[in-house]
Amino acid sequence: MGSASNGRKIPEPTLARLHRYQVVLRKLCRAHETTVSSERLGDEAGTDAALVRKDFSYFGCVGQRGVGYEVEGLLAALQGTLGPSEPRPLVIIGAGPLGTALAGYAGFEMLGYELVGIFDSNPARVGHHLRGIRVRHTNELPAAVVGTGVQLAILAVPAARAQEAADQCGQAGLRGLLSFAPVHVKAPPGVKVRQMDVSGELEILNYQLKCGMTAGPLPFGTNSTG
Amino acid sequence: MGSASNGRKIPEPTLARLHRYQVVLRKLCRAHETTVSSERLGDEAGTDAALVRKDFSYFGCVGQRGVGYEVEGLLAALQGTLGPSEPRPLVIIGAGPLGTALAGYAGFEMLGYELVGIFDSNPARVGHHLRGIRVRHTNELPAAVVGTGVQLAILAVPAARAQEAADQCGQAGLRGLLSFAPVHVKAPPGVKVRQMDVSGELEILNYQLKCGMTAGPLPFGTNSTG
DNA sequence: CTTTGTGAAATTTTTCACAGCG
DNA sequence: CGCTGTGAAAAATTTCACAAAG
Repeated sequence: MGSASNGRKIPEPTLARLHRYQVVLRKLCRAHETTVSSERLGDEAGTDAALVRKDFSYFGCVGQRGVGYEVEGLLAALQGTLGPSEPRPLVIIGAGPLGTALAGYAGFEMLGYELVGIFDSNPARVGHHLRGIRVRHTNELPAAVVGTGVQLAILAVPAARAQEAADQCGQAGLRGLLSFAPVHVKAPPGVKVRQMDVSGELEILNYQLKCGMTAGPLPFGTNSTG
Repeated sequence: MGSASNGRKIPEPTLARLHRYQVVLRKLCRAHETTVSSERLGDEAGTDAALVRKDFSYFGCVGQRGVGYEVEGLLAALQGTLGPSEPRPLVIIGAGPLGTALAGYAGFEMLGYELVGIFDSNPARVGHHLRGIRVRHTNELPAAVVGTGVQLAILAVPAARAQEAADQCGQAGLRGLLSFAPVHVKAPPGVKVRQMDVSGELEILNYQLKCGMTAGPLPFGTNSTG
C-alpha cells in the first residue's frame, strides 16, 4: 500500500472521473448516507468498482475494508485534491449567447469558483450587466488578472476570434483556458488549453449510432490483416 | 493499404480528431489550398503528423505520397465517414439559458445538422420562439421523433432533471444524447449518452495548473506512507 | 527527395484477480 | 464474510521508424 498518496502523477482520465465522484458524493452527503462502496459509487458515477478503487489509490486511500468509504471523508479528500477550499476566481471571455448562458450557470459557486469578470471585444456589449457583473472590454483583462489573481478563463467567443482571444488571455497572465470554440486553439506559452467541442461530440455520437451500437451482440467479423 | 477502409471499428479518440481535421480542411478549402500534408494538418488540428496518418488509415487512404492529401477529396471522405450529406435532424431538450444559447449556435447547419425542435417540461417556457422554432412541451417529443426521424438530442436541463429527461428521450425513441448536466446520466436502453462536463473540465484544468505544469520540478514533498 | 502507410515498440489506461484487513 | 488496495495481465492508443510510392 506504500505507493498511495504520493500525489504524483494522476492520469487525466482519472481526473475527469474524480470530479464525477465528487458530484455523487455530494448527493449522498445530502441524503445523509455515511458510507458508500466502490461498487455503488462506480454505478452512480458511470464507471466500474475496480476503476473507482484504482482512481482513489492515486491520491490516498480513505476506505475501510469490509465497509466502504466514509462519504464525508472521501469528499473532503477529493476536494483537497481537486480544488482548494477557498473560492477560485474565474473569468468568461465573450458575452454572446453562450457566454451569457455560462455566466448564468449557478453551479460554479457550488464548485468553489467565483465569476469575477466577463470580457468582450465588442464595444456594443461592454457595459451590460450579466448576473450583476459588468461586461468589460477585453483590453481591461490584464488589469483584472493582476487585481484578482484569476488564473482560469472560459472562452466563449466565435471560432474566428478564438485564437486571438486565447493569445490575449495568455498575455494577460491567465494560465488555463476552457474553449468552446469549434476550432483548435494553439496554447499560448505557459497556458493550458482544453477544448469543449460540442459539434465534435455530436459527430461522434452520430457515427456511433450509424454503426456499431445496435443493441445485441456486436456483429464484428471483418477482421483483416490489420 | 489493404486493411484500410474496412470501415469497422474506429477508435473513439480518432473520431474526436476526425472532426477537427474536418474543420481545418474546410478552412483550407475556403483558402483554395489544393493539398495538405499530414504535418500541416496535424499542426493546425493540434495533433501529430504520424497520428494524422494513422487516423486516416482507419477509413481509407486518400493521400498521394510525396505530395500530401487532396483537400477536397479528404474532406469528402471525412464527411462520408462522419456524417451523411443530407442534414441530420437534431432536437434540444431544455429551453433555459443554455438551451437557448445552443439553439442560437449557427454552427449546426454548417455541420449538416438541422434543429427541428426545442422541448421543455416547464409550461411557462412552452410557446416561446427560439430561432424561429416554437418551444414545445416535452410530452410532444415522441410525436416529433416519429414525425422527423430525429435520432439525436442535446440535453440542456438542470442536473436534477437530467436522468428523467434522458429517460423520456429514450422512450421517445431517440438514440443519442449529448448531455450538459453536471451529473452522470445512465443511458436508457438502446441510447448512447455522452457528457459535456464543463465543471469537470474546469477542475482538470485547475488541477493541472496546481501541480504538474509549472516549468521545473514539481514541488511535492509530502510523501506519506498512505 | 518528399510524404504516405503501416507494422512494431512504447506508453497509457483499464480490467482482472486476489491478498489482506475489519 | 464483504470490501478495499494493488500488483500483474490485458487492452487501447500513441509514437517510432522505415519501406514503398510518386
